Amino acid sequence: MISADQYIRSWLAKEPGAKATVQGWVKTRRDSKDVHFVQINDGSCFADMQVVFDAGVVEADAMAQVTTGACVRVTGTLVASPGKGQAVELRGESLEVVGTAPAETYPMQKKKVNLETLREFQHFRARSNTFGAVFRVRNALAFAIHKFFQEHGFLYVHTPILTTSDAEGAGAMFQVTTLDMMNAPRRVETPGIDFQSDFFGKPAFLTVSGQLEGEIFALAFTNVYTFGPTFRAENSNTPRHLAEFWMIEPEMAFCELAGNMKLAESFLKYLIRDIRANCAADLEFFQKLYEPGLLDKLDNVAGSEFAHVPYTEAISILEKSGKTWEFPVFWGCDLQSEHERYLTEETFKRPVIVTDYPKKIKAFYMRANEDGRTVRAMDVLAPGIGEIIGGSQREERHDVLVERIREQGLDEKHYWWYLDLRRYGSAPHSGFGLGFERMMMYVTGMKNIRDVIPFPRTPGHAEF
RNA sequence: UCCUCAGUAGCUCAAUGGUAGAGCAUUCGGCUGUUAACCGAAGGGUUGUAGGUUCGAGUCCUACCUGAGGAGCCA
Repeated sequence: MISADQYIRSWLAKEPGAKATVQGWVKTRRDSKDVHFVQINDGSCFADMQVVFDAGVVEADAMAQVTTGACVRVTGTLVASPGKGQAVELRGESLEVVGTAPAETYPMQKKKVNLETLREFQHFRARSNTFGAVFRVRNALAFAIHKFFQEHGFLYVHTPILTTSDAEGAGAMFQVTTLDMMNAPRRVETPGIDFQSDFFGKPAFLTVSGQLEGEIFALAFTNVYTFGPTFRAENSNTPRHLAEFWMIEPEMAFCELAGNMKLAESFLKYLIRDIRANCAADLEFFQKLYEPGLLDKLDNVAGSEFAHVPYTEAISILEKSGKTWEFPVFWGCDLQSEHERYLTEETFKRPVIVTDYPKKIKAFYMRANEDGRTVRAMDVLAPGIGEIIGGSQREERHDVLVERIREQGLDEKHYWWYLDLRRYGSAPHSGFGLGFERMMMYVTGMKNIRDVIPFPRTPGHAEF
């Protein structure tokens, strides 16, 4: 194992004169009569190490194996670079080809390759400029999320991935079973499979949200958050949906909607400021190749107050806009993509928090307002991506919650422990969910969610 | 799931219904420090699959496969 001070990132920050050994993968090689230039990347930073070999230092057979994708180890001396593009370079004294990458069959070329094509080579795409930058930012963003919550006194709780609660109501679920599907036991009285002999004695699924379990912990530890994988079996084929994705869900006791909104805003700003400070080279690359104006967009979000608008007011803004909508606007309608985009991109030109939605279009657990027709929900809409955060104040009153469960045609028996939380030591509490990959798309400018997760799972795709 | 568009060399892309091409990569040769180097030459194709129209189909038609975009669902 190499130590942190042996990364290319570290060598590039050193003064000329040091002896250095660099290990990594070859991006490209350029030859002239008397000298070879080999660019090596080890993933530690966007920049490559340029290694210069005088002709004859390395045997021709070995140099011939230094092709795009090959793994090499080089020892030499750091020198000031006479060329443009790098302050220091490595004057190569010896080279070892650790692993060859025969160029006749290696699928990557040193020039541009489509993101769609790279998706077919997920085992190699991490070596490209784009995905190197993506996954360094992903790492920094995940770390920043933990830093934010830990600095604010939140407890990190691991909510379960396997669940036997089929009543979470957030979309289609993947079922998990150990039964032999070709020979599953049947029920006696009614048609269907007898899950009593399944692993958990009942049907089990992959979680679609950690929120309900998060509430259990919030009503014991006050401020908590989850950050883990989430699964949706929806047949969604869009650049914004995955079957397996990561979600962040804070939950706070003694917190009403206003506090929830305040946290969401300071959270997003913290994340942006953090990666602006820690991923400068990668973000500049994204601005150059994927989203002109990316850095200004991020600075604008980090520096401006989010707009707040109640749903009812948002509807009247949309009605007065003079635009013709594909989906009609009326009080009670769900906001469509076109409506969300108009609000955040044209009306406010910055992130907008829409609050107090009609109770009919929101989940049963959201706290009812005094007007009898809206609930304390909030959606954070961001320019260019739409809804990035969805959250609410939770209904903490037992009787009201029971009524809401019945109203929506749900069976209160399934929610016995959730109702118990309101029966014993209930407290006002709030929380929200942030799709980690949605946030990644927003800060990198990548336009397809499949390109901001290491191994995307979508309908029909679970390779690697 | 619905709608639209696309599929040509390992990769990136050309080609009025009339002989399938270029750049990169590969092989060979050249070049005094390059920056996805440059210069010269060579090899590389069942044009996604199966049918159909036509004297003739990469090009037009049908079905299917694959991918992407838009919509819905949502994070």
